[in-house]
Amino acid sequence: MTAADSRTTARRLLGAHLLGRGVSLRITEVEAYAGEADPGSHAFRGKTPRNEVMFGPPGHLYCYFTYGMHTCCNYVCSEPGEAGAVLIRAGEVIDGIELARERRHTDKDRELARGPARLTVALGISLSDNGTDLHDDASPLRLDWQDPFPAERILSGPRVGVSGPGGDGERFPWRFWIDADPTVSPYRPAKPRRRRAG
DNA sequence: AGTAGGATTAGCT
DNA sequence: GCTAATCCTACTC
Repeated sequence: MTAADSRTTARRLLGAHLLGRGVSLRITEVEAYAGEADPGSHAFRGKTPRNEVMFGPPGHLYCYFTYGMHTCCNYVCSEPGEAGAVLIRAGEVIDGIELARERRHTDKDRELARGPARLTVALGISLSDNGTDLHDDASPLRLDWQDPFPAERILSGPRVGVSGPGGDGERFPWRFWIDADPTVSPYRPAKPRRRRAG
């Protein structure tokens, strides 16, 4: 697949299969992030060591660490230098469900990959997978495109957990999910935390 | 060198 | 509904 606008790619990723280390899932929820023009994007303030992969070639995995304990992953989809990416937020496990249960320490199958950090745990993805080429047969993680989802089965809305102007659902309704799919994560607006008293 | 805050989750009320 | 957990990243001197 060639590079495309991150919103186009986000819609196209719904229903695609992500294969990783004995577990396969069908993507049900994503969020588009543009480059330096998008205040919600990690690339908004330009290239840094963390977001370097976003500026590279499409089809690679951008992994980042957040909240002191979680890893999330993106599909890079822009031409080199543009830094477009799609956050993979949720999926339905379709193969290797026993292994996914072990990794997630739960038998609630709907929750195995319901949320971006849960999804990376289910697939065995960690920060060291940053930069992986998802279209190289030799990679431990791969993306298999499926037929595009019909537009009427795709819903959109504000991005989850994005604070500041980038979280404005009027300007950036760039979260996309499959209508009525039980593995789509619940919406939660960004809420700034108070600093611990000390 | 210090510090504020985060593309979240699990657990409790 | 609310909040602690926990450390990396980037911003500000």
